[in-house]
Amino acid sequence: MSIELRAIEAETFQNVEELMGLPVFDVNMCAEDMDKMATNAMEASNFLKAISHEGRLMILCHLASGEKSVTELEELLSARQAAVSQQLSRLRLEGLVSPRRDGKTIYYRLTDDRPKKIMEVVYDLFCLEK
Amino acid sequence: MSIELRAIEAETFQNVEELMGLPVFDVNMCAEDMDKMATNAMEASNFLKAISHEGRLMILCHLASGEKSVTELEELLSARQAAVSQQLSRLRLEGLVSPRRDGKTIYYRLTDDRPKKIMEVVYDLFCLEK
DNA sequence: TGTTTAATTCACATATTCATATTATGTATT
DNA sequence: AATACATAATATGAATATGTGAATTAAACA
Repeated sequence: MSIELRAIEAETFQNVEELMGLPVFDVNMCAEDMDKMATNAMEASNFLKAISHEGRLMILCHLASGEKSVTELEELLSARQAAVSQQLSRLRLEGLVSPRRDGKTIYYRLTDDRPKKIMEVVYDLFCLEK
Repeated sequence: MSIELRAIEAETFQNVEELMGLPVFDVNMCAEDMDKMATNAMEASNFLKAISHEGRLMILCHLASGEKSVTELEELLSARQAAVSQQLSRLRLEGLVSPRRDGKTIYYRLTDDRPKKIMEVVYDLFCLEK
C-alpha cells in the first residue's frame, strides 16, 4: 500500500477522532504544513531540549507562579547555587527567562508564555491523568 | 519580600491573564499541586528528552498522520536505516510508539496521544506564530 | 576602603547522547 | 535448507551535558 493511500485513511481516522472530541493534530497539517515542521524542527527540538531537564522544568514551573530570586530557586530545588545559576543561564540564552536586578539579588521571570503552554500539557499528562 | 507574599500577587496577576483569555497554568496548581510536579518531574523530563530530538520529533510528526514502515520513515527523514531504527528503538522503550509486523516490514504507530498533545502546542509555537 | 552577601563564570571530572559500523534476527522466496 | 531482504541489537568513539568547587564580579554597607 502506498504512503499516500494510507495517509488518506489516516486523515479519515483523524476526523473520527475529531468528532469524538479527542485532541488531534490539525487535519490539514501533515500535508504541505509538514514542511514547516521540518523547517522548524531544529528550533522546536532546541526549545524542548531546554525544558527537558528535571531542574530546568521545575524552575520554569516555579516561575509560572511569579518571579523568584536565584536564592529562592536554590531553596525550592534543593540545589547548589552554581548549578541553579547555570541552568538559569541556559534558559536565559534560550530566551525563556529574563533577569531583573534589585540591589544584590537578581529576580527571574518567564519571558513569555511559551513555557506555560507546554507545561500546562505536561502537567495534564503527568500530574493529573494517573 | 517573602515568597508567599509575591505568590499571592502572582496569583492575582494570573487571574488577570485568565480574564484576558490567555493560557495560564491552573491557578490552583502552584500550591500543593507543585508537589505532584516535583514528583513527576523526572518522568516528565524523560518524556520531553525523548521527543526533543530533531529526528525523533519528525518521526512522531509523521506518525501523527498514521502508521509508517521503517523504510518509509527512512525516506521521509532522508536518514540511514540504522539511525532511524535506533531512534525508533528509543521511542519504543519510552512507550511512545508501537510496532506491528506485517510480513517482512514493520509498521510503527503512536502508542497513545501524548506526543500529539505536545506536538499540537509545539506546532502552534514554532510553525504558526511567526 | 574593606567586608559581606548574591550571583555568575571557570575548570575539571563524570555521565549521557549520538552517529556510525557491525552483527544478529526474523520473514519470504526459491 | 539456502538465500535475500528488512529490521533490530550491540559496540565504539566523538560530542555534548551536568554537577562541583574555586575564582570572579557586583552591590550594599560599615
